[in-house]
Amino acid sequence: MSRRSVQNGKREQILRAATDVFSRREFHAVPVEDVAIAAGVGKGTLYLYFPTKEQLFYATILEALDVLIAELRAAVRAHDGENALTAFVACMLDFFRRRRPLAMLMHRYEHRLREPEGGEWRARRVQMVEVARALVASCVALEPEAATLATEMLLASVRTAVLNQPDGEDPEHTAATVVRMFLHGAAAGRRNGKSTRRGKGAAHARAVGARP
Amino acid sequence: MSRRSVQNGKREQILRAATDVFSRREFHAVPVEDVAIAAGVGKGTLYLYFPTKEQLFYATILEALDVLIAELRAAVRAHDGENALTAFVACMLDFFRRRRPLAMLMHRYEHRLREPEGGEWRARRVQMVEVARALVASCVALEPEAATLATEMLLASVRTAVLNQPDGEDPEHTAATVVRMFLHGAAAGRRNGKSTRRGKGAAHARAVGARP
DNA sequence: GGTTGGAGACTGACTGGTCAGTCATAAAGA
DNA sequence: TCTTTATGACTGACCAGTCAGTCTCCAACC
Repeated sequence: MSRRSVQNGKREQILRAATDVFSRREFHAVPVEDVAIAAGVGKGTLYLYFPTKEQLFYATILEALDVLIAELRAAVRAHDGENALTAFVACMLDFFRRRRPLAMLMHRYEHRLREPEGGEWRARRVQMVEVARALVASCVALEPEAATLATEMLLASVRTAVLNQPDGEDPEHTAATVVRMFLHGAAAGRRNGKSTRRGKGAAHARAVGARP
Repeated sequence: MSRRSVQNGKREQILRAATDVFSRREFHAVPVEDVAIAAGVGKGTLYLYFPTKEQLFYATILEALDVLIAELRAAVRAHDGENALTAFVACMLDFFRRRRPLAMLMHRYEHRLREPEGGEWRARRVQMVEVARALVASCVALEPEAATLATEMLLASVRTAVLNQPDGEDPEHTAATVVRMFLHGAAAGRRNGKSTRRGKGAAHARAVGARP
């Protein structure tokens, strides 16, 4: 099964197609054949690479998350303090901006994080949260539990930003806004002190806040 | 169809069962008959009250949201400024604490807010956001776009809190923490200035932050 | 009081259709 | 030739929605 097919990249081809199709329609509403067609292979071929529809589905998420976590760790390594936190958020925004279907996929199936089948996914989320928690702790002096709480709040904001960022937005810039707001409160979301620079302010609102 | 059945409250009985069943399993993985069994009626009966499975599903969400919006407006009316904002958040927390399955349901199908079929749901969310936005604007002087962004950030935090609040937690207390953190930043999440009161701090972390 | 007839609420077996996963066969490569 | 990879027709299971028939209630009549 492995040698030739791996060379052909058929597995990746199938994963990409699956991400795309599952991100648009509910798992149970997607016939396996539709994924096969999107991947440009026969239905039977799909079962050569993944034992079940379910495992194909989770492979799309888990393999992508492994890449994300590696990128996050690399991004964070080069900074410290508030800069590292901003780099973390910017990395997330950038990663998902380059992978819209993946972002939609993870949004659509987010509830599986709370279900038994989502164990592997949950484990990866824990790794990611741990990276974030360490950064938060290095920025704000908080007791452990309070730091966990604060981290979840930050990640909730990042999630909102990821789901709403338009193509043209600069991740660094949005990240800076999110982090500033997180650390210093809503009022501090303004550019500096009193008034927001016109263009940028509007761009932020589009980037992070408004539903499309 | 109406007289006897309305008296028997069979419609509400079906809605409650549907909320319960759909909150636990994926829409397409739930046979209509399972909802009927949970409601203690025959499958055919279900189709006397709701024309399709899909419409039954949306009825559970829409009718509940109408109640929530009414409660929110009432809760807010009695306060102003930061107190009103806290009352809003506390009302949300309380509403969903009394309706766990509904909270899980809305979490599971949240992605439908972005899809065409979710139009009615989206419209109700807009109403709710508008209430929140007005409160945020009354607490922090922000330009309209920035206020929208800030409101979405607050609602993201509330969402996290709703999904993680344990049974015993006091909504007012959690709400105060969320609002304080939102307005004044992560560092202000601490009880007052420097150190958190032990017990309460831990309770908050459990309430709002940690995944179960 | 007791009986009867009919309206409408209720039911679940049935139908037409769909789908996950299999496997016999074909094609490609060594 | 022989092995590996690919395919899609096929099978058994499942399900949304229907509809012919049952049951319950009540009003009208004896």
